[in-house]
Amino acid sequence: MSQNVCPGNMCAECSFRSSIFSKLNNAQLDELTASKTFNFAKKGEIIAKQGGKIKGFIFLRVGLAKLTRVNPDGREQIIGIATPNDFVGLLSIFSSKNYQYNIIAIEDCEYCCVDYDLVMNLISTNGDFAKTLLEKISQVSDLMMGTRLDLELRQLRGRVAFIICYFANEVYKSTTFNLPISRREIAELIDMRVENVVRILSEFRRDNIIKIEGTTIEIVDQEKLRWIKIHG
Amino acid sequence: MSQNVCPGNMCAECSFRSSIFSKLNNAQLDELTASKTFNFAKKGEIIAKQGGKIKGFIFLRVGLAKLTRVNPDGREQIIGIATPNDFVGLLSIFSSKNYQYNIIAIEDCEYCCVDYDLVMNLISTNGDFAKTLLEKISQVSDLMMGTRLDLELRQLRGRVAFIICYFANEVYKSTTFNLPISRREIAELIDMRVENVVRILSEFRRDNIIKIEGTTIEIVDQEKLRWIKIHG
DNA sequence: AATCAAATCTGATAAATATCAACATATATA
DNA sequence: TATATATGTTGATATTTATCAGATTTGATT
Repeated sequence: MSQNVCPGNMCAECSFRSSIFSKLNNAQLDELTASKTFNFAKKGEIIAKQGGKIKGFIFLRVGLAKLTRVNPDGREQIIGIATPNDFVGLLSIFSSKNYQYNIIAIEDCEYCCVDYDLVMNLISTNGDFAKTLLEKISQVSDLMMGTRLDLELRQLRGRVAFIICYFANEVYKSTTFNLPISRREIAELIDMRVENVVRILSEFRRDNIIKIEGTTIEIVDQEKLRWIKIHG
Repeated sequence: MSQNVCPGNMCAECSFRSSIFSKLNNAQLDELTASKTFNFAKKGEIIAKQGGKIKGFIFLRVGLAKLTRVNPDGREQIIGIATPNDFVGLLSIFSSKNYQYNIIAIEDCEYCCVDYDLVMNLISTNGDFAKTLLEKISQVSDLMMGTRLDLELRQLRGRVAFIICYFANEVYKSTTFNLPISRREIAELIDMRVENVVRILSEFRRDNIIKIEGTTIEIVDQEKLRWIKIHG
């Protein structure tokens, strides 16, 4: 599903304007408006495919997407979750002609795709834009690396607590939220087995740390959850 | 230990010229030559400190350095090894005023330090330079992330095999080499306990996969080691 | 409504890893 | 040289995690 018009249609008024495109002049913004496409992806739909040719820069406007890869053994691994206003696929876009990861919608998504050559041209001709882009890339990859490093030395309970806090604090900014991914996907995201994800979630519920109602999760004991996240 | 002269003294003739600084013109190269400092760090010496103010861009010319961080629990973690011609500290330099990691020499090192403002200025004024830098950053962080992801889903034997292969193939390009880091550091690098590192190395020796003589390691059975690296 | 497939869940057990203790060996320091 | 201190090593044991098996629930499709 894809179409060429975005609400407002002007990149100058887009929320990305203030972050990544703040250093473009009016002419450059017009170029951007003319070249970009505005797209939809339903939950489960693939936005970009690992190994596929990079066509452009993908900016997520609405919804959530997961970044995944199939590792050499054929096991699927989720690298991270992209949230609105994220510049998705940042990590590999300058080092390869092909996507290193899959980008898959886990909620209905709206995203923009900006032509690759146009951005490259902007980098060459607008140094301040290049600088902003460098900062943003650095931020995103730094954050991702930090998250992976944090996760690596936690054990299972700590990892599950971490991911619950992540969705509550970073994504939904609420102690009650709809878990957008399955138990299997949680397992793939924090490197554990489905059975153990289930087990530990049940454990948290039994200990009155969280409530689970269908896909809804409510954090009841924030203190205890944070403690487990750090020490568990 | 630090001094201002580098062998040849001209950045135009430096090995980094061909990678990162290939797009600078002569005037810009002269600026670079004038502003950079050339430094030594003995084994064990700290080149940059986590939390410390970023003064410049660090380029490793000779030797090996480890990138480490102290995680919130106070446990030391090694993120990666920097090899000659690496642009060290890439990940955080554009997203923070402070180093996110320690950079510590694990062999005697020679490195250049290029003034932060100078590089920032070059980015603004030379789009092609900015593009090259983006590519390099993307490459390095992509590689690092890939390595961490690979490591995460291996178990201990596979991780130890991985790190031996890494030093043999990527760093020393020889099946015999002096292990530059201690057992403890290996443990910190691949997220395991010292005892298990020792145990598995002994196991590999007992199974005639490697020979260990002091700090020297020789890979005897490359086939078997690679198998363990992938399937172990 | 009936049926199938996938996801969720629980318990029992096996395998992997961490911890603890003890000692040997090297390396630095007084 | 003697002494302390970190590193390396091995075995026994406890803890954590994965695996296997089976049951229940959920959701989609006919």
